[in-house]
Amino acid sequence: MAESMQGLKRTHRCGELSLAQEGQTVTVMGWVQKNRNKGGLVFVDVRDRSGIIQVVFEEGKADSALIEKAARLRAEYVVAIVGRVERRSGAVNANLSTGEIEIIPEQLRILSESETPPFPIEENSKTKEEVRLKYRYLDLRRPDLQRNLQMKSRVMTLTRQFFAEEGFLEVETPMLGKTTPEGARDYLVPSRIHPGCFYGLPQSPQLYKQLLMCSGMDRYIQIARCFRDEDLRADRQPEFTQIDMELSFVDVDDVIEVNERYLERVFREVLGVEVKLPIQRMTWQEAMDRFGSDKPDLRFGMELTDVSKVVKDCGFGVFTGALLEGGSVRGINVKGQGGMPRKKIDKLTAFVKDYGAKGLAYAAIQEDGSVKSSFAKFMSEEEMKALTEAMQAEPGDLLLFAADKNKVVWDSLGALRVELAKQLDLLSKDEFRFVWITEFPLLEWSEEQNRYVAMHHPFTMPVEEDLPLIDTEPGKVRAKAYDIVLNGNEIGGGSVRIHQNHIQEKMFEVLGFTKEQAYRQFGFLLDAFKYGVPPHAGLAYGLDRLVMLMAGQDSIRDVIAFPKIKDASCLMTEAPTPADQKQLDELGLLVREADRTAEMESDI
RNA sequence: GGCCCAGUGGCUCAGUUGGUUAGAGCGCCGCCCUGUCACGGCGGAGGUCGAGAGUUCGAGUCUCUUCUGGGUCGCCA
Repeated sequence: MAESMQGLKRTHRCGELSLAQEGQTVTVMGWVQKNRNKGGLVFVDVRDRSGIIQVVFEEGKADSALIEKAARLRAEYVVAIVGRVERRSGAVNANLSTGEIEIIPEQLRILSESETPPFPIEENSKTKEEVRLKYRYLDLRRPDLQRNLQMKSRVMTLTRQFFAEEGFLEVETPMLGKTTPEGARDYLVPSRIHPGCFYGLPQSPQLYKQLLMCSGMDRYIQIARCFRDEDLRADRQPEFTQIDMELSFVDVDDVIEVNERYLERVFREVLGVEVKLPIQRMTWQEAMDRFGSDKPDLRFGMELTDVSKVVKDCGFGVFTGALLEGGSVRGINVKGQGGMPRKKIDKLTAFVKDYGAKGLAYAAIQEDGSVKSSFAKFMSEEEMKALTEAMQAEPGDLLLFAADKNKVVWDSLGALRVELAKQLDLLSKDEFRFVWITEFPLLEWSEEQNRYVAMHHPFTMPVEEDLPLIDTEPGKVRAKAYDIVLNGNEIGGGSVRIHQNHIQEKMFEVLGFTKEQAYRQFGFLLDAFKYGVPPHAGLAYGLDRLVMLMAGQDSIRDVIAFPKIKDASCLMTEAPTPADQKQLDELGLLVREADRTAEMESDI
């Protein structure tokens, strides 16, 4: 039966106790981790978010009623213990921070009993995520998730502190905003007062923060919840948190400079990791050419080599064909993997097919210098020699080639490079390699929409010297956009924004917007820009992704208290659920007849 | 929308070419145990093998459908 805590006040968290409290009477409250009953001697481990303390109920030192009560304790009971901290009379437990001490209790209260939990509350749980997420409140008791959320809290606190010291204002922006069809799919919120009208939940506070610059806020920061109704991934949730900022009267270098100091401080104070400044910078073009990715993982090499020139006249039709169609032939050298079995290479071939590649050509350099290759028969010995030399191949190496349009070659080899690094165990979670990727293309051709779309967003400033190209070769115009990449993950991105009307109008023109369309969607911003707009630029981090990497986790769900699963539903609350007819009626919404029938059946 | 992986007591798993009554560890319940800390000892309960259909004398095992969860491509300005 549950007892009251009246008259008791917690003096310490379990893990805060040490020999410093020896002899003191303390009160701790927490969950029973483990009850080890030796018969007349009962050890109870009590856990809270700080750690575990051992309480010893011993005949002679505690009365028999107290020992009997202790013997009744089961896992996850909530207890209050009043007792004296003593140096352990038994062996020290080196695995516990409180391993040198124990509590000799005077009082035990059972504040709450517990059913046997559906899975053990322990670190490194092997329990399926499906079960853990259904009982997320129990899952969150586990030390690893406790540490992750504590780390996230620490990062958020430091973020606010740092940017406040740098003169940033924290300003909130609306969750109920205007829906913007450009970009990610919005979550819509129906309006009761305006039937048939909808708010859009923010994908990011982008337009508001630019307006705040127009308002003279000068430097803005917000830890902002954002929503995107797109499919989920291990590192993508439909609602997530951005560290969002915008600065006036700045250019690229100013944004980068303050953010480098920010990252340095967070990594030093949270992880004790020194980030070497300045952080390396790389243009988008260089990143693609060397790593086949705009978020290269620099913890290992295996860079791409463009061998188009070497193979342009060779006899292998796959190579020359790709070149004739304006593509390229590139390869990676997998050092020391020349002995990779054919089956494994076939798996890699299947792997790159997901990225649009039609195949993977390989050449394994044998120890005697001869070459075992899928395409040797199409090439002369001289051609093969030139190719292996271009790849700087040595005996024992495995060369893998892709030939296709540039995008396909980059995507497949870029992904293959990372996949091989995983397989060969080249990636350490304790190493943190940052890189700024700069000078992204301004525009990207969309096959689907048959027009250019903004790679970043339509307010991104082009590089001035590229402006003359915007009519003739829009694909070649670079943007003043930058991403901050950590170990192959985009943890943040931003740009300098357009603040001159004529450039903004040009941009809309290239994107195929009429003036009317542009005004309908973004009129409030364009209007604001008529009244004196400072040059401004900004950046936003994905907080969850950043903390995920800092905590060495593979899934963003491990740093979010109540995450959604793959289909964007919540296993614990079962959201989303159908709304009552009454709510729908008030909103003037119709529900599909099939759904209504299904709902009625489930009510019965 | 496509592709891949997994689903067997509360948890994690094993289960051979289809063949008697589906096993183990942990947990749980009971008894014992005074220095344990992955406590120990003895005993016990607990499973329509995710669901449905099919093939077969016989299905946890083979086939099809479907559900659930994970990864990924598309998508994510």
